[in-house]
Amino acid sequence: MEYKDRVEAALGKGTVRRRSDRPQAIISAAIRLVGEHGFANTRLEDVAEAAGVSKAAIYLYFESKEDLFFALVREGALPTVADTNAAVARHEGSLSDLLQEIILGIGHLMAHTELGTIVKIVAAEARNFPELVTYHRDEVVARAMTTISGVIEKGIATGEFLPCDARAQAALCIFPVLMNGIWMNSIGPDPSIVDPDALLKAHAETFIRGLAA
Amino acid sequence: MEYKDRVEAALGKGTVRRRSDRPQAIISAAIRLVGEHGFANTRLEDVAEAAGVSKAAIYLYFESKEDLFFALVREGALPTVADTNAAVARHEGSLSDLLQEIILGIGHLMAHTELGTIVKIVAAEARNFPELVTYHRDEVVARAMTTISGVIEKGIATGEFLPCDARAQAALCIFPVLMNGIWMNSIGPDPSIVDPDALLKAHAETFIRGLAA
DNA sequence: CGCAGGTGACTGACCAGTCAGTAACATGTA
DNA sequence: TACATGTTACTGACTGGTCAGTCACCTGCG
Repeated sequence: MEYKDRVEAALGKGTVRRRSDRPQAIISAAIRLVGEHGFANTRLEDVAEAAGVSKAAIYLYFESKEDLFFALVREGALPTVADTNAAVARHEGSLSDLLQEIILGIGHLMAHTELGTIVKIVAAEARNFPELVTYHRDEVVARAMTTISGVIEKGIATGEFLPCDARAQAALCIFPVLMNGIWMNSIGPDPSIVDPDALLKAHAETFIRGLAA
Repeated sequence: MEYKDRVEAALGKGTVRRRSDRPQAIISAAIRLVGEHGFANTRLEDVAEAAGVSKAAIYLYFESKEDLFFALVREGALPTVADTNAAVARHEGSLSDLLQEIILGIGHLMAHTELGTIVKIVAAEARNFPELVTYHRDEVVARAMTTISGVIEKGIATGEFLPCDARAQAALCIFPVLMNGIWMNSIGPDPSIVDPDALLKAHAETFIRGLAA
């Protein structure tokens, strides 16, 4: 298939020049393919085809395969952290409700959007890219942990929750959510084993009951 | 370094020919390296060197790189499932104690032995090897889920636990344990974020309290 | 000697990254 | 309006390095 035909197939009839949306199209294709096959096993030629460009075009926007990889990991998780912080800041009502909202909200993103793919990618490739670990530990994990353990500590202070190690509980709050996302992106949906949404609901209930005073 | 020297470095002074323990040495080396770098990024030459043999020797015991891969995944998880079933069968005492024993026992293996590496490998490579998913779903996950949900159902029957969806709770029981193992094998130990053993202890407590009648 | 249990050197396929070339559009010039 | 000249966005063909898998030969033990 010729270039123009490919572009039309990917974007519909029209102009051929569309610089601005290219990087995002490439990143989206890369998230999907790297999520499926891993970094080493993903061919830049396939990313290019999925994004409707040639392999060489990727090098117009990214310095190298690794550069593209860092870009997709960076862009993939930050919005969620920011959104969660915002939701916590504007929340009114009981802290149990807030925790439930966090679990179900992030849980849904993990199970059904690119976010779960990102988490799986980070886990799978961490050892190959140490900078990735540093970045994620500081920019994503530490922030998320601070936000959630803050909610739990506040609940302990108000007497809504039993006294406990808030940091450990924050980890226990998100670990099943993360695992659910990894599961969906690896083993795939299989309700006969675990139904992801039912599991999230059960987790929210059990976890909050375990915490409640 | 010559062959004999390499072998001595890997195994200490002594005999050079030891057919019987070769496959296990190769598998152990492969688990470590594949766990660190992923399947595609692990060179058979490096596996060979770590096992103290030449690359060609691997082909005396395994048909292909993929064959070795399946062998390591198969050998890696089955003993744990069998051990857990045995522990459940011979257990006397409260079901809460049994659940705690399961969480801490499997949790320790996940965080500190090859088992965690295997789980990480399966999650990372699942999409590349569909047979792997089928195998693990049927031979490992389904059995483990049956065992644990059996314990929970028994607890509901005796009145020790509240009525609930036993299968979902079984998943919630092991998900944090699995995630802890993946974490240790990806991000690595970092007590400032999560101390793996403290987390397991907290999980056992909270989870059982959430379940208790 | 015979042969099980190796080895080291080799090969073919694969793929990241490069580069000379081109189609589509913009701008100036008369 | 008509056409030259420049620019942007992109391509197809190529190259060099890497690695799974093969093969002809080696070596110590019974």
